[in-house]
Amino acid sequence: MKEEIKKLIKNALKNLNLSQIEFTIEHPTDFSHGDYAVNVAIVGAKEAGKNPQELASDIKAELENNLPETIEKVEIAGPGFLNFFLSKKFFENALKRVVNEENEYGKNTRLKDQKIIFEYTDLNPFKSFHIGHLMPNAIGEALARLAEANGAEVKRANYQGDIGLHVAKAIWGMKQNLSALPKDDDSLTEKVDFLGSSYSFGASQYEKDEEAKNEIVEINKKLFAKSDNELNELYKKGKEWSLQSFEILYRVLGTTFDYYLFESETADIGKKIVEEGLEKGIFEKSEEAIVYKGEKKGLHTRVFLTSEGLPTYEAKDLGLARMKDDKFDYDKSVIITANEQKEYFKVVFAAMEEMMPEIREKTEHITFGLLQLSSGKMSSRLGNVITASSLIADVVKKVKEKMSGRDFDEDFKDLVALAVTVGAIKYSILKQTPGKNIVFDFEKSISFEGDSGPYLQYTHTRALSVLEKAKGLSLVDLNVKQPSDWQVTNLEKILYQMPEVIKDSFEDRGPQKLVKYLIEVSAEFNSFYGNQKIVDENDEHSAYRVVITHAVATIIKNGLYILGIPVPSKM
RNA sequence: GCUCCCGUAGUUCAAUGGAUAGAACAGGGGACUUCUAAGCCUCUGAUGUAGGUUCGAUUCCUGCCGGGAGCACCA
Repeated sequence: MKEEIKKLIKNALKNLNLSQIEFTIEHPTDFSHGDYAVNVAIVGAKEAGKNPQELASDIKAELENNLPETIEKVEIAGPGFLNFFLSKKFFENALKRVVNEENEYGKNTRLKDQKIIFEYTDLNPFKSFHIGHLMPNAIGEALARLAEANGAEVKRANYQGDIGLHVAKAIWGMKQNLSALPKDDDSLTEKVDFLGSSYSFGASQYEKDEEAKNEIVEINKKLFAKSDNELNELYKKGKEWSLQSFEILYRVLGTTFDYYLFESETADIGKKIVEEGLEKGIFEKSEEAIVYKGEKKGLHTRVFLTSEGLPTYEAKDLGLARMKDDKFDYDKSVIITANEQKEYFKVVFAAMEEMMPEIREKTEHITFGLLQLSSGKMSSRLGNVITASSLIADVVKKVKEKMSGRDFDEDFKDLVALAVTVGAIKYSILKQTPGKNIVFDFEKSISFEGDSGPYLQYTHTRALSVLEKAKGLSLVDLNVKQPSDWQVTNLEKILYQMPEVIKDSFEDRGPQKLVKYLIEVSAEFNSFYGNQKIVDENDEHSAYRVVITHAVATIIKNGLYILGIPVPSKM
């Protein structure tokens, strides 16, 4: 529709010999200003040598020569906006479209030849999966699904730091407490807790105790060389436990990765790239380390190979880029990390630009904000973390209390409680612009009311329940015609916008746009629901209201899916 | 010190340079007891500060104030 209006205006401008004017089309915030507002007369006033009102009425006259049946009228308002009001016919067709497309509604094929790889979550084995990691997972998954909804072929990659000093710290910690090493048949929770405390002990001793530090550095070298069997054994166990526990959470959160990439694999490739670059003069030797001088591009210097000859994270990231390109010949690679790595990536990209410009060109870095506890900074190094699984358990408990009145059997209740929990947590992350910090407070951040995930889920189940009732009374006819005396509702005035939202939400890398849209649809529906009885045998408008309800359910369901939020059938 | 990000109701968040700055929570008031009250209706309440650009600035530019992050062998 937007395109159609654009065309109409361009035609009108052409007839007025003003075709060079640029303009924007948007939805006014207030329905009284119509369904689409165009600023062409304001922007073009100067060029046309007329005041905005005059120009607006000229354009309006031009438009009215040839108005399609989807547009009811055009009005001039405010400082010279042209407001387009869509016709009842348009809304009837739009509703039909939702109902016909069902699960496909909202999607498009704009990116159908695009292959995009998303890298997110990036957990480090041996460290815990804490609530901070929920951010990249929620955002990355939503962006990946948005890309799919725009027609792209998507792969999901998880890049994990399975080698390096942090691992050595954890292994050192494990060694100090071998008697407590969990056995194979111990629970995964015990194993993971053991790793967590080993890591934080190792990390703290590394800073406090010179001797421990030396031992850890030594372990790090041996791990790289795989030269010590005892260490290799501990490493193998620890890594396996970590990955197992992560996998359980991915499943709960709804992410399935296509690639698991490890630093232990990218290290050699990265090192080779840096060595090549050194010969070409792109990297330089400085104090025995190999560095990239970012200063030549207004950035700072970073070390790519240590004086010991070991590749740093920087070098590994170069190796990773090449590796991803080899695995999946992508058109775009999107990396999602914390915003504290913004400057870091600028330097890595600058080096990449010189070493492999074709890859740099198709790589994009998106950041998410820090999740800070109201009680202070959280770090697995200090051990004061809230793990993702403990948060989930706490929220599940709260949800179940809320569900105590429901007459569901226990298994189903568990299922629903988990879905609502994941919905509440993910929503609290997705509702805001990625990149900004979140101050996390359990009571305030996890909400079940109002602007929340459960509100959307609840609205959906409520719509289903209305449809259920309608079905019982045989009042469901999805092909029913719009009643002749039908007054178009506010709800219908937003239902048709979903495809535009899906497009914008991905283009702007902003899942919060889709979130906001779904909230608007839900709020309008709840209002609609409260205003009148939807299903009413004695009301000839009832059948049409049922179709609208069906469309609402479809939109929320599809929208939640794209956000990566589960959709319970009852709650 | 240098670089980057952020300052919006009491609180947590929205707002491609557009019309009267939206929600939610908290607080005040209310309705129905009918399809799920995790709901609905209603009221109160905000752009850190000083300039600039613009027909129009929360949005762009500059200074100041306040908060956060990054800046050499960690990831």
